[in-house]
Amino acid sequence: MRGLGWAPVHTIGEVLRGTLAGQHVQLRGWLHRNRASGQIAFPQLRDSTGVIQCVARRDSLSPEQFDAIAKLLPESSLRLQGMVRADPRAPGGFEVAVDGIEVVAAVDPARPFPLRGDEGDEFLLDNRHLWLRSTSMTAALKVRAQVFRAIDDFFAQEGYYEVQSPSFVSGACEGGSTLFKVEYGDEEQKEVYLTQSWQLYAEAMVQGLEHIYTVAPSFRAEKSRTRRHLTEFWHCEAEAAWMGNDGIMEVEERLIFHIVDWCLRTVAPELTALGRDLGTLRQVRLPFPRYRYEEAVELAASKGAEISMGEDFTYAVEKILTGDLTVPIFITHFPTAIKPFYHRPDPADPTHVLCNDLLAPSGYGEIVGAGERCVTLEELLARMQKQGIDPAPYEWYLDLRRYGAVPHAGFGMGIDRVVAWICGADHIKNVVPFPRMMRRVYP
RNA sequence: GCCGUCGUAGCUUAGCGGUAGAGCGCUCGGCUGUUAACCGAGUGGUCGCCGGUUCGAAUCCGGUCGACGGCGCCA
Repeated sequence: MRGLGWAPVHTIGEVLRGTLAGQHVQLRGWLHRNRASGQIAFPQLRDSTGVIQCVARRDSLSPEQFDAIAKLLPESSLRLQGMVRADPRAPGGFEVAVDGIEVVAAVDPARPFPLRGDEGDEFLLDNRHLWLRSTSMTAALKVRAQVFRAIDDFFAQEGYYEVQSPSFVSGACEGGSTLFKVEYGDEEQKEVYLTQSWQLYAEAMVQGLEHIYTVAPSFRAEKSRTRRHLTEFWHCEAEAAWMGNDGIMEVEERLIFHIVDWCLRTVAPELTALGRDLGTLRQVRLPFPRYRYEEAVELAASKGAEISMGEDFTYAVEKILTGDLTVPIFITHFPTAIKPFYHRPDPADPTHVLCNDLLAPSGYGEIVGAGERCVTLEELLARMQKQGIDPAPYEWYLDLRRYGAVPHAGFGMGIDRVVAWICGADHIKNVVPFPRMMRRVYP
């Protein structure tokens, strides 16, 4: 550049912070928008930290360089350098007066970048690989990254071991119709399934490590077409020995609080950019309200929901129950009949199980499902028999009860749903880079 | 699986029985401070597919495929 070499590389975020005013910097990124007239051009440059307006004048560049920048199409990559200066006319308050550019890869005018942001859902999903560079997607993915980091930070602090469980599983553990079958190529084991939960494996590992967690994908073949379902979702699951339903609820709410607090401290600008009201999010405080199943049914009914005792909560009821809330709520002690076999019946009232669901506010749905597990072999077999489940494939699971099983509890949290709630997203797919849904596996 | 809505240029869409229109994009030209820049010209569509009704179908009817949204179920 004018024989002086390139200036030191900086990020756009650093420039927008204002401390570089008056300095000569090099920026690298993608052309976000471009406006040009015969003598002056305003290329907006984007990198992972932000977007900044640059000013290119014909008299500050060689004719070749000016023409190159003036004709460059959006999403071309380039590096440029120039003087940083404050200017009230620039969006963001700072701009770069360009004195040198190098086009890295120019977009072909025969195939201009197809996205601007006002396209329809289908088109944006078909072009997901390109839409991911939009400011809204990158903001959501930055929040998502911090949620994952907060989870690891929380469990490290709590002394939990991270453990990995298999994704290929042999048995249908709950609701066989929602399992994905996979060809497995062995004569004796031709078919296996993709995991829906690590839980049964966790119950084995917890007898050795006592406090464990995992962050892994789970798969559900439900034909769900809703704003909160994916066929492949990220599951944060934890299991703890010597812990009951009350104890695990405290872990759940502290985890959720930690995640929210962490996000408020690390990605507040991104949340604001996504339109999230931070004041509402700041209202998340411990402890979360707890309702026994019957109380929750009555509360929902008093708000006008149609539900009768003994029924499970439908989404329509959940929406009424949580629509006017700003914090998550627990529902505990569900009727035994409507919960899976591994939940432990309450010794004080065996018609209910020691379990809890955590519902996110504003209709984001159930974000955590949890409970205390059956401890004795007799209890477990009785529950399986009552639900018509063949114990044969669960022999190893039953074994766990034969060798010193201790009281234990665990939970599964839908990370994508948590991110969707924190971001205030309209749809869970808006916070997942390549969402997998029943009718969408491309790109 | 069920219910709903929708498939017209690269995108967003108008037209809803009589030879297919616009905005954006892209190309060319103009413009020395633009903010979804502007001005002028150009480019671009066998109206998802199959069949039926009709003198005539993007338009009406039947089917089919696809997409999106919602429900049941779940995290």
